[in-house]
Amino acid sequence: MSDMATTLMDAAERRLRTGGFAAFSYRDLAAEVGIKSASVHYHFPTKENLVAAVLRRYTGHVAALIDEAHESEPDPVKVVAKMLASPVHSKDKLCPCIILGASIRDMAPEVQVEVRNFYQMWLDKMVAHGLTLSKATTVMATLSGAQLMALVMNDVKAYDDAAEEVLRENSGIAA
Amino acid sequence: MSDMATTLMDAAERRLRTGGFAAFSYRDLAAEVGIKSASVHYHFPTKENLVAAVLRRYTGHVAALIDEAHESEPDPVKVVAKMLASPVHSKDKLCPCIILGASIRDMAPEVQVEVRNFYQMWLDKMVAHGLTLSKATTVMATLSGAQLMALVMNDVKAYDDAAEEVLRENSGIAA
DNA sequence: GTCTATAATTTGATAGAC
DNA sequence: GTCTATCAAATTATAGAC
Repeated sequence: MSDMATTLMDAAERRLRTGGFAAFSYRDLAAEVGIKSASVHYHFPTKENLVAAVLRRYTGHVAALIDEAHESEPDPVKVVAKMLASPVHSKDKLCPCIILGASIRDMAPEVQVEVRNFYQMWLDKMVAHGLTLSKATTVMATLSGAQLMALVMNDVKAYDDAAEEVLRENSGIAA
Repeated sequence: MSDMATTLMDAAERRLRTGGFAAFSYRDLAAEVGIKSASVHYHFPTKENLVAAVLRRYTGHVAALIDEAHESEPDPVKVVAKMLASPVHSKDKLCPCIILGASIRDMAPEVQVEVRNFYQMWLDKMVAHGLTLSKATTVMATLSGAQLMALVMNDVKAYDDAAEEVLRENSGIAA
């Protein structure tokens, strides 16, 4: 992976997490990193290709953070609540898989797969740490929705309230 | 409101609830209802204008359904869980305010207002029926996220699990 | 790897006839 | 109200020089 490819993915990820797939163009990215749009195609042939690569990297990154968090915190519910909090509290950094997930039926198959993989990865992690699939699904749903509400209502408290409730109801239930 | 305006809003709503704002054009709509795209502009000058009108109507419609449901069911948690279930179980009919909410920062201010109004309307209803604002927010977040997860994972069970949990934890808590 | 140049298409929107 | 015709702009993407 070249430096420029990484730089482009960084720029694309930031824009994806702000406004979604339709919120940026190759020209936007090119201008931001100081090259021309034709050159972006050299690194990523299509926009779907670029976005899929960004999501794949993102999922891997989050997976690593989860593993790292579990070194000092065994409870999967606490880990997920804390990890999903950081994008909420740092403005303009929503989870890209929530933004793209909402309009997943308008995405290319290549992108759909990556969005689903993100959620599946997280569910797998929670199940591996003792939650039932049903409980893991509910926890993910609650915190994803809380992130969405916090964004729409422009109020971080919406997330914190939901996270607090999830923690109160589900902490320490892992087998 | 003319018949054609209503027909256009129906078509736009269906497409909005499937793929979001970027998933349809004036030409798409025109073709579907049997007129030309220039004629759509007669009814709705801009696309933002059309989408805002659709959301306004949708919010009013949902508000009426909530009031109707409360005639036989006093518990606001049960009402919201049941109402949000129907779009999930009938494919291709997600709540438009969830889809647009995810990329709200890429929407025109005219549209942003309507998305926020939808959530605010629902929060107000729940508070009016005895929930604290904090609890109402958490319930909405959970069920919105569950709708999102069910869509992404293509599994209605994701919603049902979360709804069941919300009902178990929060039924009958209204003052 | 990056450039210039451009193709091919789509889009939202307007003007003006009927 | 709907049409034809068209505009202006943006977009993804490609070809080929350097």
